[in-house]
Amino acid sequence: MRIERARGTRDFLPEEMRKRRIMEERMRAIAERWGYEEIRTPTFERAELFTLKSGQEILKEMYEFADKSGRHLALRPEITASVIRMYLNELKMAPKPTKWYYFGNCFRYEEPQKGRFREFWQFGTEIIGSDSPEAQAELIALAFAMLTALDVQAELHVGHVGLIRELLRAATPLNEEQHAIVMRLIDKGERAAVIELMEDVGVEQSLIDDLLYLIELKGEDTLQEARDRGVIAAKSAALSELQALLELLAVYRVAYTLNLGIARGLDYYTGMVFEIYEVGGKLGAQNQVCGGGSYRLAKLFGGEDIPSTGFAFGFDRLAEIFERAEGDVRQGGVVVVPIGDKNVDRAITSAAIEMASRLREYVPTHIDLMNRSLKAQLKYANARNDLFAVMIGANELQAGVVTLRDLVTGSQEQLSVDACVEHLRARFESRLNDKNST
RNA sequence: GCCGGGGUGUGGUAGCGGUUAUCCCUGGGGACUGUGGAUCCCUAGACCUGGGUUCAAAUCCCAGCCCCGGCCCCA
Repeated sequence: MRIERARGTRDFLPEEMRKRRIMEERMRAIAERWGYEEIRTPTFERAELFTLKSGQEILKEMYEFADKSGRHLALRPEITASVIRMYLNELKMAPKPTKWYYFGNCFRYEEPQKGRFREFWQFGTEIIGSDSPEAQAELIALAFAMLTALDVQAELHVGHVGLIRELLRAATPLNEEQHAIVMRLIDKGERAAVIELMEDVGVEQSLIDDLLYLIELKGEDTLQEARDRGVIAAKSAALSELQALLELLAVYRVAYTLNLGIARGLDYYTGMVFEIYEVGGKLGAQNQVCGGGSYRLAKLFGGEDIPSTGFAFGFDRLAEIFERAEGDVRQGGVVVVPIGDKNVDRAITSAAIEMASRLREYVPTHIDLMNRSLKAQLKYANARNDLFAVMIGANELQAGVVTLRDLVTGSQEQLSVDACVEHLRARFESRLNDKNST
C-alpha cells in the first residue's frame, strides 16, 4: 500500500533544500547584523494561546487536538503569540527592547494552492518593548534589507489601525466588541456590511462617510488631505506617529504606499500595520510575502502592557520567487573506489575505508555501499558530478600507492596515500575560497 | 466555504472502449571480466482508490483521495 503525503504538506528534495538553506542563511545573517537574536518556541501550544486574541479567522483554520491526558493543544498557526508567551514566561526582566528573530513551520487548515500550504514556514522578527516610530521604521527597513538580499522585488503598503480606531471611538454608540467587528469587515473589504452595521447602531452619517473616506485613502499625499478635510483630528496621536514613521522610512530609503484600508486579520494589532507584496507576478493570487505591525499582546497573556512590533515573512512564497544564480549546480566531491570483490579482498576494503576517512576531514567523500563493479562505481560518480576518483585495488596495494583519477579531464596518476590526501585537500580548499569570495 | 483543470513505471509522457500499454529518463546486467560520460542489447518497473455502465474500461459515468490553479482569507 502506498502512503501518500498529507494534503498541503511537501517533501523537499536536496536541490530545494540547498536553495532554502541559502535563503535562510542570508536572512539570518542580516538579522544578526541588525542586532537580533534567534529564538525557537514549541511547534504546539495550549490552544488558548491562539484562541485568546488572534481573531476568528485563524480559529477555523487551526489544527486542534487533545493529548493523551486531555489537554487542549494546537499546532501553531503563527509564531508571534508564542514569542510573547515565551518572553513573559522566561524573560520579564530582560533589558528592553528585546530584539528576536525566528524561523519555523506553522500550520493552517486551508485549501492548498499556489504559495499556500497547510504546513508552511515563517521567518519573522519581533521588537519587544517598543512600538515607537523608530522601532517601526527599523523593522520595515530590516524586512526590505532581507528582500534585497534575496533579490525579491516588492512593494510596501503601510497603514495605521489607530486612525480608524480613533474614528470609531468618536462614533459613540459603538462598543469595543463592535469595533473589532468593523475592523474585520474593513479588512475583508466588505464596505456594504460596514455601512449597514453602523447605520443600524445609529452612527451619524457624517462619521460613516469619514470612515469610508479614510479606509479608501491610498497614496502619499492623502494624509494631509484627510487632515485638511477634518477627517483626521489635527491632534491625533496616531497621525503624528504615522507621520514620524513615514519620515524615518524616507531616511531608510524605503519606498511606501500609504494604505489606511489595511486592518489585518489578526486582531491584536493596535498601531502601525504593513503588508509587502511581490511585484513580479510569480505568485498568482498569493502575492503577499510579509505582514506585520505594532501590537500589545502581552497584557492579554497576563503580563504588563508591553508595546511590541513585529513581522513575519512567508518563507515559502519567497522561495517560490527566489532564483539562485550561483551554488545552483551541486559541486561534486571525491569517490573512493575499491577494486575487486569486497567479500574476498578485505585488505582492499580496509584501505579504501581508511582513505575515505582521511579525505572526509577535508572534502565531501563517498565510497561504494552496494558492492558495485569498478565500472558501475565510476558511472555513479559521473552521475553525481564527482570531480575525482581514488582507486585502490590489488595492484595499488602491492605498490603502496593509490590511483587518483581526475574525472573531468580523464587523466590519472599513481601517488602515495599521503600525497593523494594532500593534493585533494589543496584542490578543495582553494575551491572553497573561490566560492566564498564571489 | 465555493469554482475550474488534472492523476499512466522513479520522474516526464503516448494511448482516450478490444494493442503483448508507447517513448525518454532511472536502476541492474552485458557487448567491453581494472576505468565513467557515446552507441547497441537484455532486464526491473505503471494505468490513484472504490463503485457502476459494457461481451470488453487506462479509456465512458459517479464518489472519494491527491495534485495544479482561481475566489475568499492569509504568510
